[in-house]
Amino acid sequence: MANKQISIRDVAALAGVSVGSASRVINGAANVTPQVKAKVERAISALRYQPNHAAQTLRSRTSKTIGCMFSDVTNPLYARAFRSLEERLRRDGYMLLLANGLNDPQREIDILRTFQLRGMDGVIIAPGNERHAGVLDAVRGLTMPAVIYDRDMDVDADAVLFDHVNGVKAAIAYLLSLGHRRIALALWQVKSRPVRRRIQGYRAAFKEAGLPVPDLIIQEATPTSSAFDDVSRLLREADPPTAFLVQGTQTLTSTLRAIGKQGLRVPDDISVIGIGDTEFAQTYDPPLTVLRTPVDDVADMAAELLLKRIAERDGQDRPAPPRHERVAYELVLRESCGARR
Amino acid sequence: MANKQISIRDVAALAGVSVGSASRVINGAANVTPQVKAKVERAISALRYQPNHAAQTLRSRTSKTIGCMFSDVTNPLYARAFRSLEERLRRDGYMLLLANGLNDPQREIDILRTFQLRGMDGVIIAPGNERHAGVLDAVRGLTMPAVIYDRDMDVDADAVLFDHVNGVKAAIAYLLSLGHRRIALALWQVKSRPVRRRIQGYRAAFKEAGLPVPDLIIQEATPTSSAFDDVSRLLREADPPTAFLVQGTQTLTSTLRAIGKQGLRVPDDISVIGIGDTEFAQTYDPPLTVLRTPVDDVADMAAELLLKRIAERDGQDRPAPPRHERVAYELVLRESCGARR
DNA sequence: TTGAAAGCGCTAACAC
DNA sequence: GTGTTAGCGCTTTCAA
Repeated sequence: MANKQISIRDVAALAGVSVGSASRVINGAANVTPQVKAKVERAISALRYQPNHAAQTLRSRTSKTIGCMFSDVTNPLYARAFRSLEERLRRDGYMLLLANGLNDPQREIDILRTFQLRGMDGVIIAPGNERHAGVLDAVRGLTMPAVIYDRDMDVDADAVLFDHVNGVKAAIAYLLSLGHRRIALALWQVKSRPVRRRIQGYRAAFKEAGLPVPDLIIQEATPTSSAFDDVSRLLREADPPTAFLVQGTQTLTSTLRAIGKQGLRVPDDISVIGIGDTEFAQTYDPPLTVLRTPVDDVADMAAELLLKRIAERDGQDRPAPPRHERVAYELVLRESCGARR
Repeated sequence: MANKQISIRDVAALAGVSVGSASRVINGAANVTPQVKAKVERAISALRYQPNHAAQTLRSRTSKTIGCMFSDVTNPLYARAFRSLEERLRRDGYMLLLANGLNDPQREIDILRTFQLRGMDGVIIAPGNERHAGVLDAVRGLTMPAVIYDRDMDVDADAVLFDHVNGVKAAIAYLLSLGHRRIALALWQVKSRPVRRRIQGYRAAFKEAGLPVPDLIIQEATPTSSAFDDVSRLLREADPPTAFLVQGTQTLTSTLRAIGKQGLRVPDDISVIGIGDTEFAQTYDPPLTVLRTPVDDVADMAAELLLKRIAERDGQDRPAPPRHERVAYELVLRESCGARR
């Protein structure tokens, strides 16, 4: 609890130089003589001087802060994305403001407004409500560089996108090649890009194989509710699925449990592919074949895009057009798929 | 990309009042006539005025920002804690700066310094290196209210603490009551409070029962490495454990897999209790008995403690002594424990 | 290269 | 209840 904050003036006074010189040393400006530099640095450490961030921000118009909005860090995929982002952005001296949108449009709008209000240097956002007019307006109202994280939004901003369509197509094609036709797709109810695109890929895979698209898409009510019941019901029907492509850890767990409870075995009776690779998928018995979604790579790209934009911001006559980076899934073959019996 | 930022002066001018009045309206001060209030509000929306956060912070000396440092949000327990914190603190208008310490002392020190530098209104922190002199100094150097999240640190700050000792004691007592004596405890290598306290509880449980403490504590090298090998080895020894108390989702998964590979069954051959309740534990077959760690409650308490401190900060002659809140585990009985055969 | 000085936009103290 | 004004601490011209 310091009595009074030590300001740059105190530093300048003790060092016997002007405030301007002190500032130059602090900001590592080029034109400073070694003597002045040494004196100022001595004063800084003697006084334990700490620059006031708010004043720096006010004056320099950069806060060295990036706003991140994901639907929910509790989702391990977003947690990992956040960690990767932090890792990269830290190196350039940025701190991250994190906010969970929780798929609530009003909340997302509030968060975006707050990012704007607080003068973030940039934002990386994955709004759950990408088609919502208010959310779109809020995103368009952003005056700092933004990177859209795996969302289809009609805005003038950079984006990083998973190639869900081709990923899912590859998985379905693989299952088709094993003789499966009754292939179920288990997703969340939330209608954001990943879900829409995966459905698109699912349909396309059958169509391209000249096969009818089965009516086997399961969409849970919420990300947290269990797919257990839906899967159980499906398995008891006349013409049950022989293979499942399943999104998310929780949906996957529920699905596997439902399969087990029906007395069915993986991969002998039912083939299963998970979307997203996890410790769980790797250590399950049998180890699960998955579509790996390279979250870290995508997060890195998002950070790079943003950093580039921030760097370009000054001294550009016209901003460069939006950049969109696409990243492919990877089908990791393990032991949860077999030929149709 | 506004040409020029609209300032409170523009608002005041358009409303035909002074900047002071405009400021009062913006900050919801009491002494403003409805007429003035209306005029200012009209001007604000006409100009789409947005107050400059840096200037507000500089002047008012509050940033409405809370710093959070956890070891890793990738750990679902911390992710949930973060979400609860955000939920509560949002209501009071705070945004959260999140940083992962990753159990690296230097990194933790840097983060704490940054929080200090950036003038957080408060911090909630769980340093991985609670005994590290540098980290301790950094925490002591904090001039804003702080809440320590489940760490034993010799600092003058509020804290929220899980009662690991009694929780683990209860679980071991339960297993002892089922006739088990060879009870293994699987933990992480990291030597932070939760691990230390759990070991303490484990030992105490045996001592209080008048039994020798078995040499059955497994500590993995890192949180991400697998306990699979250690558990497998233990199970092949002459006098193998008949029960496991296991921390964390990943360690738990590995342990269960190792048990399965040895041809042993839960709960018939081996009893298992997890620490921390998860979807996985609930949906596993059989559903797992767990020690529930009420993360949300603890996070809520942390937020309340912090908010209280912040409120007290002004107008207190002497600060109130540190408050420490303790929260008990809860033993949730499911189907993974049986009598020793 | 350095110093002096002008604000960045706002709040809070004070005067009216 | 409202207006005036002095800074908060810093960066950034501009002169020297």
